[in-house]
Amino acid sequence: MNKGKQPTIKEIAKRLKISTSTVSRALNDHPSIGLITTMRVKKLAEELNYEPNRTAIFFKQRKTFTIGVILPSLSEAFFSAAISEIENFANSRNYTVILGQSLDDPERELKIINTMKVHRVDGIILSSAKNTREFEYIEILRNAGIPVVFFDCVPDLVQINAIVSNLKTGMKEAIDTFASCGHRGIAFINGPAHLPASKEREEAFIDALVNNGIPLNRDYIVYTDLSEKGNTDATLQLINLSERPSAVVSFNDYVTLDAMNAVRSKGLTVNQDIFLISYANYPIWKYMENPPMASIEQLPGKQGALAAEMLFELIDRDTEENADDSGIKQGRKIVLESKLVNQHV
Amino acid sequence: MNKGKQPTIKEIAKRLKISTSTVSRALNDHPSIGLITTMRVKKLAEELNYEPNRTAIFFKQRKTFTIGVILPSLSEAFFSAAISEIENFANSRNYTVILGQSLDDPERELKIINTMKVHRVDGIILSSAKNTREFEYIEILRNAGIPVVFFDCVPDLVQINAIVSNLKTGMKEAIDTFASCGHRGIAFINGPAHLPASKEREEAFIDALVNNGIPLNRDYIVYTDLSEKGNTDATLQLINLSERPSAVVSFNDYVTLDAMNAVRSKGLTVNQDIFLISYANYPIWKYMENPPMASIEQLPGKQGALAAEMLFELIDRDTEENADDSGIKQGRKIVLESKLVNQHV
DNA sequence: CTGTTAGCGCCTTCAT
DNA sequence: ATGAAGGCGCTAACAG
Repeated sequence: MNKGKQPTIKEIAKRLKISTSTVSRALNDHPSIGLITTMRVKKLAEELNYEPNRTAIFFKQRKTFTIGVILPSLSEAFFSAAISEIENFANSRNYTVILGQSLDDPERELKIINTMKVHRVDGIILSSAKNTREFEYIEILRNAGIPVVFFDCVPDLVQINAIVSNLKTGMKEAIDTFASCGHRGIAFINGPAHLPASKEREEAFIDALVNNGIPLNRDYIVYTDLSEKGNTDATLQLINLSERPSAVVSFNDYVTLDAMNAVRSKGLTVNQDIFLISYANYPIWKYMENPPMASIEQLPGKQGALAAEMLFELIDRDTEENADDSGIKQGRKIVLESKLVNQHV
Repeated sequence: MNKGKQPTIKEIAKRLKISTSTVSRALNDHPSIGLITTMRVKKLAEELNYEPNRTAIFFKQRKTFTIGVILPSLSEAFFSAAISEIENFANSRNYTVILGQSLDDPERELKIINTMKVHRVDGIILSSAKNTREFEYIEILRNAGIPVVFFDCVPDLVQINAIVSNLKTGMKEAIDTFASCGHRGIAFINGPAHLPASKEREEAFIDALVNNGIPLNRDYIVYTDLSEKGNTDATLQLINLSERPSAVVSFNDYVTLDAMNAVRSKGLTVNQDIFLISYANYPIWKYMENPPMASIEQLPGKQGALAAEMLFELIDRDTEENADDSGIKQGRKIVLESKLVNQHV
């Protein structure tokens, strides 16, 4: 009937023969408004099916009650787990989440960030694209006054807020496990060398080997750009060595999937000729006949929740417009331990 | 430095000693503004790093240039493919996409719809939660003047816009394939009986059997609520029959995943004791040693693109506020064929 | 071609 | 306890 004609406080004011300010205050439970007036206003609002026009409020308050979440991929199990927790947290604060997927493309990532900036999101949670090397957008967002919290893929910079995973603990557990099963030929398929996450993994790998008294063989560390071909090539590189390793840690479960195909293509058998452990728990394993030995869990849900919590602290601080916007609010990092999870024994 | 103080057209107007309307028009390439003025305005805007305050524009124009997309799950391959195409389409129109996942929970779904309504999205693309039986939200959105396009999981109603998949073509191909391989014991694991998608599949299943001269065995049609347990139980029901079927079509690839585990748990071998075909192509198959025989592709990307196209037509029509908002714009449906895709032979 | 004016819906001083 | 008035940033009649 009344097509699209949403009632406004003006309408309510007119009908009740009072002023719009009174209506506004009544609706917001302002203490200075009489109980009877407040009730009358609320009753009519209910009847008319009144709903405040948020766009007007956003405009007025310079806030959108919206946060942006930018991830390389929405479909990876790791990220969907993080998304769920972020959404839960945001919803509890009556915030809406805008999602964006960079597909690991820096250009796309920048475009998404600009869109979010234009839409005036109140804050951003960001897992950077794997291929991003330039982080000008940090400056852009800082200028726009939009707080950012990184997680998972975090640029190697000091002045940023982030939830970071301690990749070393998990790696140590993985190598210890392999060693205690008698493996001596332990190899590592690492990700792109420029990633902080790769550097940290590699350090941990070497440390753990030393710790177990296993000499480091440089040929046992190979790299992939995380593409299917890269993963396959890296695996074949290991398989084709004269002294083929019997155990392999890889950058993540997706690398392992391709590695398993490569292993099979060479007539070898997983969990017999070669044992595998990788980062990030990928639930599809339970449907595989011959899954990897274990995964190193990185608690994406927890990381997401922590990132959201940190972001809202920053947003709240901004809102309270504390005069001291000096350096205090920059550069906090929370570290989470990674942990080995058995899949198969 | 100038922390947060975004320049406005007012600022530009003042500096250039012209009126704000001129600035506004110049910025929007209004033809009636002199070339020189336009240039001067644009130059200064550039220098000041001016960016229009969208929240003000949204407010003024009663539009948010935002569409909502609500799906049961963001991580299912089917939906992520659809999302990508929807995003592409929306971006080309300078629209932002707000994603929401219902997790097949009607309550969550309703909440998301309300959030989107409050945020005044200009339109919604919706794949309904599997468990939703009440569609009051259609009325709510209609009253709010927000156009909706359904796809994938479409309520069985006349007055809605939707992209629907013709599930029959794929089913026919699947049964034909089984039959031509000599299978006579062909069973079907269907989804919840209340879903239109289940009814259509079942009809097609029966038709296709008849067509191949295979008598229908009622025991060969079982149902699952799509939970892991439901899928497993349904599969075991078939396996435990005195005359175990040799071929099974199932509701979708996720059902098949659980079915495969059930098959193995009984000591049977996929692609030997039992052959499988299911709806929706799930890319992880390529990592399985023993994937199902085939999948029935439903072209999620194409469905998404078509849904977006249809939605924008509705949005544009609303904007042009054609007086004849009679029934014309209600109830259009576009049908897409489903198609068998060989996985393994 | 350009300026003036008004207003979108809401909130918020400042009066009363 | 309530009203009147002004303004957020931008657009769009309506004048010149």
